[in-house]
Amino acid sequence: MEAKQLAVTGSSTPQSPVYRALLRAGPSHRALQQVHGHIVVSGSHRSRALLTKLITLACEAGSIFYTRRLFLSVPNPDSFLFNSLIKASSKFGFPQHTVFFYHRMLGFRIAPSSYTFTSVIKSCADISALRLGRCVHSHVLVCGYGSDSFVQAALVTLYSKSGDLGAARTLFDKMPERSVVAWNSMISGYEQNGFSREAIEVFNQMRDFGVEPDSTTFVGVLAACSQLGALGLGCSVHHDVINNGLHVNVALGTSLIIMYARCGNVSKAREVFDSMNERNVRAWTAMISGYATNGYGSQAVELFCQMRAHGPVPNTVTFVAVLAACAHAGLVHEGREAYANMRQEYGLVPGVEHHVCMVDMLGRAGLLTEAYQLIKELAPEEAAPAVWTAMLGACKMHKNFDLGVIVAEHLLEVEPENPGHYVMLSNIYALAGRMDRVEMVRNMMMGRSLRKQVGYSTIDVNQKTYLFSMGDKSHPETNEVYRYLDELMSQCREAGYAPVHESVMHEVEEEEREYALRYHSEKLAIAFGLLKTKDGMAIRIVKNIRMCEDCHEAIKFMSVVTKREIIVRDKLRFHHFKDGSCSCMDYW
DNA sequence: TTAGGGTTAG
Repeated sequence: MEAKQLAVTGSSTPQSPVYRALLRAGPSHRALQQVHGHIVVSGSHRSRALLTKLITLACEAGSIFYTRRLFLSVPNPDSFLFNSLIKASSKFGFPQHTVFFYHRMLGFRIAPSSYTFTSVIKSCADISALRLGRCVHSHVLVCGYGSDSFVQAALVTLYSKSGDLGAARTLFDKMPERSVVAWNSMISGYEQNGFSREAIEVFNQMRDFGVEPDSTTFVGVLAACSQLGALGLGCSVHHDVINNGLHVNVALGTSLIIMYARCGNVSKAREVFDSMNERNVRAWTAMISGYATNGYGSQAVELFCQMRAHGPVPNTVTFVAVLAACAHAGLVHEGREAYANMRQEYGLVPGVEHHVCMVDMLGRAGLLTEAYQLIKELAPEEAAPAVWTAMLGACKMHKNFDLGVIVAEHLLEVEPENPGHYVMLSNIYALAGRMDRVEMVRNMMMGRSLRKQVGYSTIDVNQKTYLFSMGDKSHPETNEVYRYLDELMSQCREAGYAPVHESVMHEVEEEEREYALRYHSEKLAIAFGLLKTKDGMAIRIVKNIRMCEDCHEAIKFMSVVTKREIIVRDKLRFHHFKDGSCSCMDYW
Protein backbone atom coordinates (compact mmCIF):
# COMPACT_ATOMS: atom_id res chain seq x y z
CA MET A 1 0.00 0.00 0.00
CA GLU A 2 2.74 2.38 1.05
CA ALA A 3 4.94 1.47 -1.94
CA LYS A 4 2.11 2.20 -4.30
CA GLN A 5 1.53 5.56 -2.72
CA LEU A 6 5.20 6.44 -2.91
CA ALA A 7 5.43 5.43 -6.53
CA VAL A 8 2.44 7.53 -7.40
CA THR A 9 3.48 10.69 -5.67
CA GLY A 10 7.20 10.51 -6.40
CA SER A 11 7.69 13.79 -4.61
CA SER A 12 10.83 14.44 -2.56
CA THR A 13 10.10 17.43 -0.39
CA PRO A 14 10.60 16.95 3.35
CA GLN A 15 6.86 16.74 3.79
CA SER A 16 6.46 14.10 1.10
CA PRO A 17 5.38 10.55 1.99
CA VAL A 18 8.67 9.07 0.88
CA TYR A 19 10.66 11.46 3.06
CA ARG A 20 8.40 10.63 5.99
CA ALA A 21 8.86 6.92 5.29
CA LEU A 22 12.59 7.50 5.53
CA LEU A 23 12.24 9.22 8.89
CA ARG A 24 10.00 6.42 10.11
CA ALA A 25 12.56 3.82 9.06
CA GLY A 26 15.19 5.52 11.25
CA PRO A 27 18.69 4.11 11.67
CA SER A 28 17.80 0.52 10.79
CA HIS A 29 19.62 -1.20 7.96
CA ARG A 30 16.71 -3.40 6.79
CA ALA A 31 14.09 -0.68 6.97
CA LEU A 32 16.36 1.70 5.08
CA GLN A 33 16.95 -0.83 2.33
CA GLN A 34 13.18 -1.16 1.90
CA VAL A 35 12.66 2.59 1.65
CA HIS A 36 15.61 2.77 -0.72
CA GLY A 37 13.73 0.36 -2.97
CA HIS A 38 10.67 2.62 -2.84
CA ILE A 39 12.82 5.62 -3.70
CA VAL A 40 14.20 3.90 -6.79
CA VAL A 41 10.78 2.61 -7.88
CA SER A 42 9.17 6.01 -7.39
CA GLY A 43 11.86 7.66 -9.44
CA SER A 44 12.77 10.07 -6.67
CA HIS A 45 16.39 8.82 -6.43
CA ARG A 46 17.57 11.99 -8.10
CA SER A 47 16.51 14.02 -5.08
CA ARG A 48 19.63 15.01 -3.18
CA ALA A 49 17.72 15.80 -0.01
CA LEU A 50 16.34 12.27 0.09
CA LEU A 51 19.62 10.60 -0.75
CA THR A 52 21.52 12.64 1.80
CA LYS A 53 19.05 11.71 4.51
CA LEU A 54 19.19 8.05 3.47
CA ILE A 55 22.99 8.04 3.50
CA THR A 56 23.35 9.64 6.93
CA LEU A 57 20.74 7.29 8.40
CA ALA A 58 22.63 4.32 6.94
CA CYS A 59 25.74 5.59 8.66
CA GLU A 60 23.90 6.00 11.95
CA ALA A 61 22.65 2.43 11.57
CA GLY A 62 26.31 1.35 11.53
CA SER A 63 26.17 0.10 7.93
CA ILE A 64 29.27 1.91 6.80
CA PHE A 65 29.83 -0.10 3.62
CA TYR A 66 26.22 0.39 2.52
CA THR A 67 26.77 4.09 3.27
CA ARG A 68 29.83 4.14 1.06
CA ARG A 69 28.06 2.30 -1.77
CA LEU A 70 25.20 4.80 -1.63
CA PHE A 71 27.64 7.69 -1.57
CA LEU A 72 29.54 6.38 -4.60
CA SER A 73 26.27 6.13 -6.53
CA VAL A 74 25.71 9.88 -6.28
CA PRO A 75 27.10 11.43 -9.49
CA ASN A 76 28.07 14.91 -8.31
CA PRO A 77 28.16 15.00 -4.53
CA ASP A 78 27.73 18.51 -3.16
CA SER A 79 29.10 20.16 -0.05
CA PHE A 80 25.93 19.41 1.89
CA LEU A 81 26.30 15.68 1.28
CA PHE A 82 30.00 15.71 2.20
CA ASN A 83 29.42 17.65 5.39
CA SER A 84 26.54 15.39 6.41
CA LEU A 85 28.60 12.27 5.75
CA ILE A 86 31.67 13.59 7.50
CA LYS A 87 29.63 14.56 10.52
CA ALA A 88 27.77 11.24 10.66
CA SER A 89 30.82 9.02 10.17
CA SER A 90 32.70 10.95 12.83
CA LYS A 91 29.83 10.94 15.30
CA PHE A 92 28.88 7.28 14.85
CA GLY A 93 32.38 5.88 15.19
CA PHE A 94 33.93 5.48 11.74
CA PRO A 95 36.96 7.78 11.96
CA GLN A 96 38.88 6.19 9.09
CA HIS A 97 35.88 6.69 6.82
CA THR A 98 35.61 10.33 7.90
CA VAL A 99 39.13 10.81 6.61
CA PHE A 100 38.22 9.02 3.36
CA PHE A 101 35.20 11.32 2.78
CA TYR A 102 37.30 14.36 3.64
CA HIS A 103 39.87 13.40 1.01
CA ARG A 104 37.10 12.83 -1.55
CA MET A 105 35.67 16.23 -0.69
CA LEU A 106 39.00 17.88 -1.39
CA GLY A 107 39.29 15.83 -4.58
CA PHE A 108 36.02 17.33 -5.76
CA ARG A 109 37.42 20.77 -4.94
CA ILE A 110 34.68 21.50 -2.47
CA ALA A 111 35.74 23.93 0.26
CA PRO A 112 35.49 22.58 3.80
CA SER A 113 33.74 24.69 6.46
CA SER A 114 34.48 25.07 10.15
CA TYR A 115 31.87 22.34 10.70
CA THR A 116 33.77 20.01 8.37
CA PHE A 117 36.95 20.61 10.33
CA THR A 118 35.49 19.95 13.79
CA SER A 119 34.31 16.51 12.68
CA VAL A 120 37.49 15.64 10.78
CA ILE A 121 39.68 16.71 13.70
CA LYS A 122 37.57 14.72 16.16
CA SER A 123 38.09 11.64 13.97
CA CYS A 124 41.85 12.20 13.86
CA ALA A 125 41.75 12.48 17.66
CA ASP A 126 39.78 9.23 17.93
CA ILE A 127 42.51 7.32 16.11
CA SER A 128 45.39 9.41 17.56
CA ALA A 129 46.45 10.30 14.00
CA LEU A 130 48.89 13.02 14.93
CA ARG A 131 50.60 13.44 11.56
CA LEU A 132 47.36 13.58 9.65
CA GLY A 133 45.92 15.86 12.32
CA ARG A 134 48.82 18.26 11.86
CA CYS A 135 48.10 18.39 8.10
CA VAL A 136 44.45 19.12 8.82
CA HIS A 137 45.55 21.83 11.26
CA SER A 138 47.59 23.49 8.48
CA HIS A 139 44.62 23.26 6.20
CA VAL A 140 42.47 24.91 8.89
CA LEU A 141 44.88 27.85 8.94
CA VAL A 142 44.98 28.09 5.13
CA CYS A 143 41.18 28.12 4.98
CA GLY A 144 40.99 30.85 7.60
CA TYR A 145 39.34 28.91 10.43
CA GLY A 146 42.27 29.16 12.83
CA SER A 147 40.37 31.36 15.24
CA ASP A 148 37.10 29.41 15.27
CA SER A 149 36.58 28.44 18.90
CA PHE A 150 34.99 25.06 18.07
CA VAL A 151 37.85 24.14 15.76
CA GLN A 152 40.37 25.23 18.38
CA ALA A 153 38.72 23.12 21.07
CA ALA A 154 38.75 20.13 18.72
CA LEU A 155 42.47 20.71 18.05
CA VAL A 156 43.22 20.79 21.79
CA THR A 157 41.56 17.37 22.06
CA LEU A 158 43.45 16.11 19.02
CA TYR A 159 46.85 17.02 20.45
CA SER A 160 46.13 15.77 23.94
CA LYS A 161 44.65 12.47 22.73
CA SER A 162 47.70 11.97 20.52
CA GLY A 163 49.99 12.55 23.49
CA ASP A 164 51.35 15.93 22.36
CA LEU A 165 50.34 17.83 25.49
CA GLY A 166 52.79 20.64 24.78
CA ALA A 167 51.00 21.48 21.52
CA ALA A 168 47.61 21.14 23.21
CA ARG A 169 48.59 23.52 25.99
CA THR A 170 50.17 26.09 23.66
CA LEU A 171 47.00 26.19 21.60
CA PHE A 172 44.80 26.28 24.68
CA ASP A 173 46.74 29.18 26.19
CA LYS A 174 46.43 31.15 22.96
CA MET A 175 42.66 30.75 22.75
CA PRO A 176 41.02 34.16 23.15
CA GLU A 177 37.82 32.62 24.47
CA ARG A 178 37.73 29.29 26.20
CA SER A 179 34.39 27.54 26.41
CA VAL A 180 33.69 25.05 29.17
CA VAL A 181 34.27 22.30 26.57
CA ALA A 182 37.76 23.67 25.84
CA TRP A 183 38.56 23.63 29.57
CA ASN A 184 37.17 20.11 29.86
CA SER A 185 39.33 19.01 26.94
CA MET A 186 42.47 20.31 28.59
CA ILE A 187 41.60 18.79 31.99
CA SER A 188 40.78 15.36 30.53
CA GLY A 189 43.80 15.58 28.25
CA TYR A 190 46.15 15.94 31.21
CA GLU A 191 44.35 13.28 33.20
CA GLN A 192 44.30 10.72 30.38
CA ASN A 193 48.03 11.17 29.86
CA GLY A 194 48.70 10.56 33.54
CA PHE A 195 49.29 14.20 34.50
CA SER A 196 46.72 14.38 37.26
CA ARG A 197 48.29 17.24 39.15
CA GLU A 198 48.28 19.38 36.01
CA ALA A 199 44.64 18.45 35.39
CA ILE A 200 43.71 19.72 38.85
CA GLU A 201 45.80 22.85 38.31
CA VAL A 202 43.85 23.63 35.12
CA PHE A 203 40.59 23.01 37.01
CA ASN A 204 41.65 25.59 39.62
CA GLN A 205 42.56 28.06 36.87
CA MET A 206 39.18 27.51 35.31
CA ARG A 207 37.52 28.52 38.55
CA ASP A 208 39.81 31.54 38.87
CA PHE A 209 38.60 32.59 35.41
CA GLY A 210 35.04 32.33 36.66
CA VAL A 211 34.06 29.59 34.21
CA GLU A 212 31.26 27.42 35.59
CA PRO A 213 32.25 23.73 35.58
CA ASP A 214 29.75 21.18 34.29
CA SER A 215 29.36 17.46 34.91
CA THR A 216 32.00 16.59 32.29
CA THR A 217 34.51 18.83 34.09
CA PHE A 218 33.91 16.89 37.29
CA VAL A 219 34.28 13.55 35.53
CA GLY A 220 37.79 14.60 34.48
CA VAL A 221 38.75 16.06 37.84
CA LEU A 222 37.48 13.00 39.72
CA ALA A 223 39.49 10.75 37.42
CA ALA A 224 42.56 12.80 38.35
CA CYS A 225 41.77 12.37 42.07
CA SER A 226 41.39 8.61 41.50
CA GLN A 227 44.81 8.42 39.88
CA LEU A 228 46.40 10.28 42.76
CA GLY A 229 44.43 8.41 45.42
CA ALA A 230 43.64 11.87 46.80
CA LEU A 231 40.63 11.21 48.99
CA GLY A 232 40.54 14.66 50.62
CA LEU A 233 40.48 16.42 47.29
CA GLY A 234 38.01 13.90 45.86
CA CYS A 235 35.61 14.53 48.75
CA SER A 236 35.81 18.28 48.26
CA VAL A 237 35.11 17.82 44.54
CA HIS A 238 32.09 15.69 45.48
CA HIS A 239 30.89 18.57 47.69
CA ASP A 240 31.36 20.95 44.76
CA VAL A 241 29.17 18.70 42.62
CA ILE A 242 26.45 18.84 45.29
CA ASN A 243 26.85 22.57 45.92
CA ASN A 244 26.67 23.34 42.21
CA GLY A 245 23.35 21.54 42.15
CA LEU A 246 24.55 19.36 39.30
CA HIS A 247 22.56 16.34 38.29
CA VAL A 248 24.65 13.24 38.92
CA ASN A 249 24.30 11.47 35.59
CA VAL A 250 25.52 7.94 35.07
CA ALA A 251 29.01 8.99 33.92
CA LEU A 252 29.49 11.34 36.87
CA GLY A 253 28.11 8.78 39.33
CA THR A 254 30.49 6.16 37.94
CA SER A 255 33.40 8.58 38.29
CA LEU A 256 32.48 9.12 41.94
CA ILE A 257 32.33 5.35 42.54
CA ILE A 258 35.76 4.92 40.99
CA MET A 259 37.21 7.84 42.93
CA TYR A 260 36.01 6.53 46.31
CA ALA A 261 36.99 2.96 45.47
CA ARG A 262 40.46 3.91 44.24
CA CYS A 263 40.98 6.04 47.33
CA GLY A 264 40.16 3.03 49.50
CA ASN A 265 36.74 4.14 50.73
CA VAL A 266 34.53 1.34 49.43
CA SER A 267 31.53 2.03 51.64
CA LYS A 268 31.28 5.56 50.28
CA ALA A 269 31.55 4.18 46.75
CA ARG A 270 28.64 1.86 47.54
CA GLU A 271 26.63 4.78 48.92
CA VAL A 272 27.02 6.60 45.61
CA PHE A 273 26.15 3.44 43.68
CA ASP A 274 22.96 2.94 45.72
CA SER A 275 21.93 6.57 45.27
CA MET A 276 22.14 6.55 41.46
CA ASN A 277 18.83 6.49 39.64
CA GLU A 278 20.35 5.13 36.45
CA ARG A 279 22.90 2.34 36.56
CA ASN A 280 24.34 0.86 33.39
CA VAL A 281 26.86 -1.92 32.87
CA ARG A 282 29.76 0.48 33.46
CA ALA A 283 28.42 1.63 36.81
CA TRP A 284 27.89 -1.96 38.00
CA THR A 285 31.32 -3.00 36.73
CA ALA A 286 32.98 -0.05 38.48
CA MET A 287 31.40 -1.05 41.78
CA ILE A 288 32.33 -4.74 41.40
CA SER A 289 35.85 -3.74 40.45
CA GLY A 290 36.02 -1.42 43.47
CA TYR A 291 35.20 -4.33 45.76
CA ALA A 292 37.70 -6.53 43.92
CA THR A 293 40.73 -4.25 44.18
CA ASN A 294 40.00 -3.50 47.83
CA GLY A 295 39.94 -7.20 48.65
CA TYR A 296 36.20 -7.56 49.28
CA GLY A 297 35.88 -10.65 47.12
CA SER A 298 32.61 -12.01 48.47
CA GLN A 299 30.88 -8.60 48.22
CA ALA A 300 32.03 -8.38 44.60
CA VAL A 301 30.61 -11.81 43.84
CA GLU A 302 27.37 -10.98 45.67
CA LEU A 303 26.89 -7.79 43.68
CA PHE A 304 27.62 -9.71 40.50
CA CYS A 305 24.83 -12.17 41.41
CA GLN A 306 22.45 -9.24 41.89
CA MET A 307 23.54 -7.86 38.54
CA ARG A 308 22.76 -11.16 36.87
CA ALA A 309 19.37 -11.28 38.52
CA HIS A 310 18.14 -7.76 37.84
CA GLY A 311 20.88 -5.62 36.37
CA PRO A 312 22.22 -4.92 32.89
CA VAL A 313 23.88 -7.74 30.92
CA PRO A 314 27.52 -8.13 32.04
CA ASN A 315 30.25 -7.81 29.43
CA THR A 316 33.89 -8.88 29.20
CA VAL A 317 35.07 -6.03 31.44
CA THR A 318 32.60 -7.08 34.13
CA PHE A 319 34.06 -10.58 34.05
CA VAL A 320 37.60 -9.26 34.47
CA ALA A 321 36.43 -7.52 37.67
CA VAL A 322 34.63 -10.62 38.96
CA LEU A 323 37.53 -12.98 38.21
CA ALA A 324 40.01 -10.55 39.78
CA ALA A 325 37.83 -10.47 42.90
CA CYS A 326 37.82 -14.27 43.05
CA ALA A 327 41.59 -14.42 42.50
CA HIS A 328 42.36 -11.98 45.33
CA ALA A 329 39.94 -13.54 47.78
CA GLY A 330 40.73 -17.19 47.03
CA LEU A 331 37.18 -17.86 45.77
CA VAL A 332 38.23 -20.64 43.43
CA HIS A 333 34.81 -22.26 43.12
CA GLU A 334 33.05 -18.98 42.31
CA GLY A 335 35.78 -18.02 39.88
CA ARG A 336 35.55 -21.29 37.97
CA GLU A 337 31.79 -20.87 37.76
CA ALA A 338 32.03 -17.30 36.45
CA TYR A 339 34.65 -18.32 33.88
CA ALA A 340 32.37 -21.07 32.59
CA ASN A 341 29.28 -18.82 32.58
CA MET A 342 31.05 -16.24 30.54
CA ARG A 343 30.94 -18.44 27.47
CA GLN A 344 27.94 -20.63 28.18
CA GLU A 345 25.43 -18.03 29.32
CA TYR A 346 26.65 -14.84 27.74
CA GLY A 347 28.51 -16.04 24.67
CA LEU A 348 31.57 -13.97 25.62
CA VAL A 349 35.02 -15.14 24.58
CA PRO A 350 37.63 -14.97 27.37
CA GLY A 351 40.65 -12.85 26.46
CA VAL A 352 44.16 -12.42 27.85
CA GLU A 353 42.97 -10.54 30.95
CA HIS A 354 40.54 -13.31 31.89
CA HIS A 355 43.24 -15.94 31.49
CA VAL A 356 45.58 -13.88 33.65
CA CYS A 357 42.92 -13.80 36.39
CA MET A 358 42.32 -17.54 36.14
CA VAL A 359 46.02 -18.42 36.30
CA ASP A 360 46.44 -15.97 39.16
CA MET A 361 43.48 -17.43 41.02
CA LEU A 362 44.50 -21.08 40.59
CA GLY A 363 48.15 -20.25 41.21
CA ARG A 364 47.54 -18.34 44.42
CA ALA A 365 45.38 -21.19 45.67
CA GLY A 366 48.33 -23.51 45.16
CA LEU A 367 46.79 -25.31 42.18
CA LEU A 368 49.97 -24.82 40.16
CA THR A 369 49.54 -27.85 37.92
CA GLU A 370 46.05 -26.81 36.93
CA ALA A 371 47.16 -23.24 36.29
CA TYR A 372 50.03 -24.43 34.13
CA GLN A 373 47.71 -26.80 32.30
CA LEU A 374 45.40 -23.87 31.50
CA ILE A 375 48.29 -21.99 29.90
CA LYS A 376 49.35 -24.98 27.88
CA GLU A 377 45.83 -25.41 26.53
CA LEU A 378 45.76 -21.85 25.21
CA ALA A 379 46.44 -21.14 21.56
CA PRO A 380 49.98 -19.71 21.13
CA GLU A 381 48.66 -16.21 20.37
CA GLU A 382 46.55 -16.30 23.54
CA ALA A 383 49.41 -17.23 25.86
CA ALA A 384 50.54 -13.62 26.29
CA PRO A 385 53.49 -12.75 28.57
CA ALA A 386 51.02 -11.43 31.17
CA VAL A 387 49.58 -14.95 31.59
CA TRP A 388 53.06 -16.41 32.12
CA THR A 389 53.89 -13.60 34.55
CA ALA A 390 50.89 -14.55 36.69
CA MET A 391 52.17 -18.13 36.64
CA LEU A 392 55.63 -16.97 37.70
CA GLY A 393 54.15 -15.07 40.65
CA ALA A 394 52.38 -18.24 41.76
CA CYS A 395 55.59 -20.27 41.49
CA LYS A 396 57.40 -17.76 43.66
CA MET A 397 54.60 -17.62 46.19
CA HIS A 398 54.52 -21.41 46.58
CA LYS A 399 58.29 -21.73 46.23
CA ASN A 400 58.10 -24.07 43.27
CA PHE A 401 61.65 -23.70 42.06
CA ASP A 402 61.61 -26.08 39.08
CA LEU A 403 58.46 -24.78 37.45
CA GLY A 404 59.41 -21.19 38.27
CA VAL A 405 62.66 -21.49 36.36
CA ILE A 406 60.90 -22.95 33.31
CA VAL A 407 58.33 -20.14 33.33
CA ALA A 408 60.90 -17.38 33.91
CA GLU A 409 63.15 -18.67 31.14
CA HIS A 410 60.22 -18.64 28.74
CA LEU A 411 59.48 -15.04 29.74
CA LEU A 412 63.10 -13.96 29.28
CA GLU A 413 62.99 -15.45 25.82
CA VAL A 414 59.85 -13.60 24.72
CA GLU A 415 60.41 -10.36 26.64
CA PRO A 416 64.17 -9.95 27.10
CA GLU A 417 63.78 -6.22 27.74
CA ASN A 418 61.46 -6.51 30.74
CA PRO A 419 63.51 -6.01 33.93
CA GLY A 420 60.68 -7.43 36.08
CA HIS A 421 61.27 -10.94 34.74
CA TYR A 422 64.97 -10.89 35.72
CA VAL A 423 64.08 -9.70 39.20
CA MET A 424 61.55 -12.52 39.62
CA LEU A 425 63.94 -15.18 38.29
CA SER A 426 66.70 -13.96 40.55
CA ASN A 427 64.33 -13.98 43.53
CA ILE A 428 63.37 -17.56 42.75
CA TYR A 429 67.05 -18.57 42.56
CA ALA A 430 67.68 -16.77 45.83
CA LEU A 431 64.81 -18.66 47.45
CA ALA A 432 66.33 -21.92 46.29
CA GLY A 433 69.72 -20.85 47.68
CA ARG A 434 71.27 -20.83 44.21
CA MET A 435 73.41 -17.74 44.74
CA ASP A 436 75.58 -18.58 41.70
CA ARG A 437 72.47 -18.28 39.54
CA VAL A 438 71.44 -15.06 41.25
CA GLU A 439 74.77 -13.63 40.22
CA MET A 440 74.32 -14.89 36.67
CA VAL A 441 70.90 -13.27 36.28
CA ARG A 442 72.21 -10.04 37.73
CA ASN A 443 75.01 -10.03 35.17
CA MET A 444 72.57 -10.73 32.34
CA MET A 445 70.47 -7.81 33.44
CA MET A 446 73.44 -5.48 33.72
CA GLY A 447 74.72 -6.68 30.35
CA ARG A 448 71.49 -5.49 28.81
CA SER A 449 71.57 -2.21 30.76
CA LEU A 450 68.22 -2.95 32.35
CA ARG A 451 67.25 -1.46 35.68
CA LYS A 452 64.49 -2.29 38.08
CA GLN A 453 61.63 0.21 37.99
CA VAL A 454 62.13 2.89 40.62
CA GLY A 455 59.48 2.76 43.31
CA TYR A 456 57.89 5.76 44.93
CA SER A 457 55.03 6.42 47.31
CA THR A 458 52.82 9.42 47.78
CA ILE A 459 50.72 10.61 50.67
CA ASP A 460 48.22 13.45 50.89
CA VAL A 461 48.24 15.63 53.96
CA ASN A 462 45.85 18.58 54.05
CA GLN A 463 45.18 18.20 50.32
CA LYS A 464 48.86 18.48 49.50
CA THR A 465 50.70 15.55 47.97
CA TYR A 466 54.13 14.49 49.25
CA LEU A 467 56.31 12.08 47.29
CA PHE A 468 58.94 9.74 48.74
CA SER A 469 61.38 7.39 47.06
CA MET A 470 63.78 4.87 48.62
CA GLY A 471 66.50 6.51 50.66
CA ASP A 472 65.16 9.90 49.54
CA LYS A 473 66.51 12.79 51.61
CA SER A 474 65.23 15.73 49.61
CA HIS A 475 62.30 16.47 51.88
CA PRO A 476 62.82 19.48 54.22
CA GLU A 477 61.84 17.43 57.25
CA THR A 478 63.97 14.45 56.24
CA ASN A 479 65.86 14.08 59.49
CA GLU A 480 62.75 14.09 61.57
CA VAL A 481 61.10 11.49 59.31
CA TYR A 482 64.13 9.15 59.37
CA ARG A 483 64.53 9.51 63.10
CA TYR A 484 60.88 8.73 63.69
CA LEU A 485 60.98 5.78 61.29
CA ASP A 486 64.01 4.29 63.09
CA GLU A 487 62.21 4.63 66.36
CA LEU A 488 59.07 3.08 64.93
CA MET A 489 60.96 0.15 63.46
CA SER A 490 62.61 -0.64 66.76
CA GLN A 491 59.19 -0.63 68.41
CA CYS A 492 58.02 -3.02 65.72
CA ARG A 493 61.00 -5.29 66.35
CA GLU A 494 60.18 -5.36 70.04
CA ALA A 495 56.67 -6.39 69.06
CA GLY A 496 58.04 -9.32 67.07
CA TYR A 497 58.79 -7.99 63.58
CA ALA A 498 61.72 -9.58 61.77
CA PRO A 499 62.90 -8.23 58.38
CA VAL A 500 62.10 -10.43 55.37
CA HIS A 501 65.39 -10.37 53.50
CA GLU A 502 64.47 -12.32 50.40
CA SER A 503 62.61 -9.42 48.87
CA VAL A 504 65.64 -7.19 48.69
CA MET A 505 66.71 -6.76 45.10
CA HIS A 506 69.75 -8.85 44.26
CA GLU A 507 71.86 -5.96 42.99
CA VAL A 508 71.96 -4.43 46.46
CA GLU A 509 75.14 -5.27 48.31
CA GLU A 510 74.90 -7.24 51.53
CA GLU A 511 75.66 -4.38 53.92
CA GLU A 512 73.13 -2.16 52.21
CA ARG A 513 70.26 -4.59 52.49
CA GLU A 514 69.09 -3.68 55.93
CA TYR A 515 69.30 0.00 55.02
CA ALA A 516 67.39 -0.49 51.75
CA LEU A 517 64.65 -2.41 53.48
CA ARG A 518 64.27 0.06 56.26
CA TYR A 519 63.92 3.05 53.99
CA HIS A 520 61.58 1.78 51.30
CA SER A 521 59.41 4.62 50.03
CA GLU A 522 56.16 3.41 51.61
CA LYS A 523 57.77 3.25 55.04
CA LEU A 524 59.03 6.82 54.67
CA ALA A 525 55.62 8.03 53.51
CA ILE A 526 53.88 6.29 56.42
CA ALA A 527 56.34 7.76 58.94
CA PHE A 528 55.68 11.20 57.48
CA GLY A 529 51.92 10.65 57.62
CA LEU A 530 52.05 9.49 61.24
CA LEU A 531 54.03 12.58 62.18
CA LYS A 532 51.72 14.97 60.36
CA THR A 533 48.25 13.67 61.17
CA LYS A 534 46.20 13.41 64.33
CA ASP A 535 46.05 10.27 66.47
CA GLY A 536 43.53 7.77 65.21
CA MET A 537 43.38 9.09 61.65
CA ALA A 538 43.81 6.53 58.88
CA ILE A 539 46.98 6.82 56.79
CA ARG A 540 46.58 6.44 53.02
CA ILE A 541 49.52 5.72 50.72
CA VAL A 542 49.69 5.22 46.97
CA LYS A 543 52.63 3.25 45.58
CA ASN A 544 53.52 3.02 41.88
CA ILE A 545 54.82 -0.56 41.99
CA ARG A 546 53.95 -3.57 44.13
CA MET A 547 54.81 -3.53 47.77
CA CYS A 548 57.55 -5.92 48.87
CA GLU A 549 56.96 -8.68 51.38
CA ASP A 550 59.06 -7.01 54.03
CA CYS A 551 57.08 -3.77 53.90
CA HIS A 552 53.87 -5.77 54.02
CA GLU A 553 55.07 -7.47 57.18
CA ALA A 554 56.43 -4.29 58.74
CA ILE A 555 53.24 -2.30 58.14
CA LYS A 556 51.20 -4.94 59.94
CA PHE A 557 53.30 -4.28 63.02
CA MET A 558 53.13 -0.52 62.49
CA SER A 559 49.34 -0.71 62.60
CA VAL A 560 49.55 -2.37 66.03
CA VAL A 561 52.24 -0.18 67.54
CA THR A 562 50.61 3.08 66.41
CA LYS A 563 46.97 1.91 66.70
CA ARG A 564 46.29 3.35 63.26
CA GLU A 565 44.62 2.01 60.17
CA ILE A 566 47.08 2.14 57.26
CA ILE A 567 45.79 1.81 53.71
CA VAL A 568 48.25 1.19 50.89
CA ARG A 569 47.24 1.15 47.25
CA ASP A 570 49.96 -0.53 45.23
CA LYS A 571 50.12 -1.21 41.52
CA LEU A 572 47.78 -4.17 41.80
CA ARG A 573 45.38 -3.69 44.67
CA PHE A 574 44.65 -2.29 48.12
CA HIS A 575 45.99 -3.40 51.45
CA HIS A 576 44.01 -2.25 54.49
CA PHE A 577 46.21 -2.82 57.54
CA LYS A 578 44.52 -2.84 60.94
CA ASP A 579 45.41 -4.36 64.32
CA GLY A 580 48.28 -6.33 62.88
CA SER A 581 46.60 -7.91 59.90
CA CYS A 582 45.93 -6.99 56.29
CA SER A 583 42.69 -7.18 54.33
CA CYS A 584 44.47 -9.30 51.72
CA MET A 585 45.03 -11.95 54.41
CA ASP A 586 48.57 -12.25 53.07
CA TYR A 587 47.05 -13.55 49.89
CA TRP A 588 48.66 -11.28 47.30
C1' DT B 1 15.77 21.35 -0.78
C1' DT B 2 18.28 19.69 3.59
C1' DA B 3 21.77 21.09 9.85
C1' DG B 4 25.09 21.86 12.37
C1' DG B 5 30.14 21.31 16.09
C1' DG B 6 34.45 20.43 20.15
C1' DT B 7 34.59 17.56 26.23
C1' DT B 8 32.98 12.59 30.16
C1' DA B 9 32.66 7.09 33.31
C1' DG B 10 33.93 0.27 33.63
